Amino acid sequence: MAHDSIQLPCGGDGACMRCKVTPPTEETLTCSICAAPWHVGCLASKPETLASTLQWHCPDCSGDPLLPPSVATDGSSSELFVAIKAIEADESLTEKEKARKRQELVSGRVEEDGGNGKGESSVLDVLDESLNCSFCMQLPDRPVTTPCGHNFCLKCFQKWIGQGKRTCAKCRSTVPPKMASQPRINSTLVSVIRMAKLSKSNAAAGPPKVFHFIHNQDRPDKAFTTERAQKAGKANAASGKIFVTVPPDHFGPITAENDPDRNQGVLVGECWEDRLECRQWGAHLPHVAGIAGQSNYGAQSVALSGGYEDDEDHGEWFLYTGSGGRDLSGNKRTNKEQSFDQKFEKMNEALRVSCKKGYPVRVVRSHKEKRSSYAPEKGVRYDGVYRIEKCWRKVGIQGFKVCRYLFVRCDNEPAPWTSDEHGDRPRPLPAISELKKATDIFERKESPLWDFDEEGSRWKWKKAPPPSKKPANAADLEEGKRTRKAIRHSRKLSTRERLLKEFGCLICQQVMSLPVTTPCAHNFCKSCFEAAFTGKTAIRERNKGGRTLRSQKNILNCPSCPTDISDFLQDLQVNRELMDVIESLKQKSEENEEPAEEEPMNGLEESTDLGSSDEKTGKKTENVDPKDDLENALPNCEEERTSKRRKVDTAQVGDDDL
DNA sequence: CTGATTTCGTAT
DNA sequence: ATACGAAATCAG
Repeated sequence: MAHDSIQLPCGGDGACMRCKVTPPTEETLTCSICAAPWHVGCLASKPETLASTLQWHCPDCSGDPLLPPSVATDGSSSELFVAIKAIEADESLTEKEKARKRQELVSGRVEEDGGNGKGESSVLDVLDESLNCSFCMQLPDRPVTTPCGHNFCLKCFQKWIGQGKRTCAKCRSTVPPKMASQPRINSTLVSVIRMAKLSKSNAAAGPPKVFHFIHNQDRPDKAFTTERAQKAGKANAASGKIFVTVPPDHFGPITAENDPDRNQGVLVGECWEDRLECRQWGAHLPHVAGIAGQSNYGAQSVALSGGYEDDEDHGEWFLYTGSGGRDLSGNKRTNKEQSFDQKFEKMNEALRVSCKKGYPVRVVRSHKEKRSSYAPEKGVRYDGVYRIEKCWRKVGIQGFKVCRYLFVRCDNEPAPWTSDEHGDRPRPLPAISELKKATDIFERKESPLWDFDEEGSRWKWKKAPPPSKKPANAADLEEGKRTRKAIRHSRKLSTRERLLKEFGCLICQQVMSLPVTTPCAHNFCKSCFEAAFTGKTAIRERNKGGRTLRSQKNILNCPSCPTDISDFLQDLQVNRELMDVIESLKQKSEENEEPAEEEPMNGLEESTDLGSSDEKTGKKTENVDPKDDLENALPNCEEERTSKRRKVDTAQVGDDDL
C-alpha cells in the first residue's frame, strides 16, 4: 500500500537499482511493454498467474486499472514464476516446446500426445506462435492488423503508439496515422483464434464448448414490417413483430425460454441491420432513444451510437452520457447542440436506479459510434450486460453539465472482441480522472442484485429481479404455430462450413488464399484484392501540353467500406500469420472430418444457409469445395511461405523480416 | 386515460 | 441537410 517504497528496475549493468545485487535470470522479470528487466525480489507485487507473468507490465508501464492488480499472495505464485522463468531460460527448447511446457505447467497435466503427435494437438499447435502478439507473446487479444500484415493486441498496440512509436513493432514499417489513431479490430482474426480454441476443446475429451457468435448469415428471416411502414419507408416504420417474449421492462440477458422462435435467446455478438430490427429481438426497445428505462424502476438497456461526444469506450468498461440538455423542439432529433444542463431525472434517473440496485443493463453498440474501436462495422450489435458502478455529473465538452455513468461489463459470455473462452470475471474499477471535478457523485451502497457467484463461477441474480410492471409481449402467446422457421439456425456447422463462413474472402466468397488485411480490418485474397483495382492506379500522372504536372493521388476505396486504402495498395503485404492458421485449421478439419465428405449435407435447407441460393447471387453457388480452393492456393504461396522460417521472439526484429 | 414531450434514426 | 412518424415516458 505504502507509496514510499520506490519501485526501481535493473540498471544497464543488470544490477537491481534498489538492492544493488545482480539477480539470476530466473529472478528477473521482463516488462512486456518496455522490455525493462526487474528484480522479482524487490517488487512490491508479483504476478500471480501464468498469464499475468507472461504479459507482466512493470510498475512504470502498468497504468491500466483494468488489469488485475498483481498481489503477492503466498509462496505458490513465486514458485510458478520461477518455474516459468526456468522454462524460458532453457536454451535446449524450441519456442514450441517452451509453449507446451508452459501450458502443462498451468494446466497441471502433461499432454498425452507429447505435443507433436498426430492426434489431438494443442491450441498452440494450431495457432502457430507466429501469430502471437510481439509485445506480450500471447495470442492477440482483440487483434489489430498493421498494413504490413502483423497482428497485435489492441491494448499492446495502443500502448506502443502511446509511447510515440509509429512503426510496426515487428518489421519497422511505418504505421499510417489513421491506424495509429483509430485501430480497427480484425474480427476475422478473433474468429480464427476462437475456432482454434474450439477445435482444441472439441478434440479433447471434455464436453464440447458451444460458442454463440451469431453472424449475419445466421439471422432469421427478414423482420416483419407493416404495410404502412413499407409505404412510408423505414424511418416511419412501425416496429413489426417482437420475436421474444420478455416484458419491455425485463432486466438482464434474454434467454432461450423467451425466444420461442429459435430457442436460443439473444446471444452476445448478435447483429441487426438497424435499430428497428434490434428492437424486434428485445435487446434495446426504443428505436430512437439511447436509454430504455423508467425513472421509478430502473434502466434495462442502453445504446452506444456516438450521439454524445463525451462518451468514452474501453470495451469492458465505458463512460456513458445521459440524455437531454438539448433543444429538440420542432420535432428535431439531430440537434447535437447542448443548451442546458442535464439532471438526474427521467431516463437519467432510471440509469441511476440501475446503478443503485446493481441491475444488469443490456448494451448494444451501433456502427454510428465512430470513435470507438469496439463499435461494429455495420448495424447494431448486442454486447452483453454491464453494471453501472457509479454515476456523477460534470461539465461536458459543450460547457453544460452532463450526467455520467461508469459501465463495467459483467456477462457470462465473452465479449465479441475477445477470444476468451469465458465471460467476465469481477474486475477492479478503473480509475476515472474526471471524478475529481465531478459533482453529485453517486455510488452503490447496497449489494448488487446481479453479481458474480464464486461457487458457480457465473454472474447471476443474487436476489429476485424486480417484478415486471408490464405485460409480457403478446407475441407468441396466442399462436402455437411457431415450429416452422428458424430451427435451422441452431444447427451445428461442420468445421469446413465454418471455415468457409468465417474466412471467406469478401470478394470471391471462398476460403482466403494469401489473405491480406486492410487498415480498416477487412480481409481478402491477395489476388481478388488486386484484381479489384486493376486498371486503377494510386497515382494519376497528369500531363498538359507535353509538360508533366505534379502527379495527383487517386482515392481508392476498400471493396468493403469507404476507407481510402491507396497507400495500403502501394505495398501489399500478405497476413502470413493469418494464412498459416487458416491452413492449420484446414488440415485439422480434414483429419477430423475425413469420412464425412459431402455427407452431412442431408439436403433439406442447406442451400438456404449462406443465403447463396438467393435469386440474384445464384451463380456463385457453384459450390467449389473450399478444400480444393485452399490446396490450389498453396503452391502459389510456396515462395511466400518459405520465408516464414524461425520464430521471432522479441519485438526487436531486424528489418530482414520482409 | 389523454396528450404533450422526448428520443444516441432513417430515407428522401 | 432535411423532413419526417413511431414508441415510450411522464405529467395531469
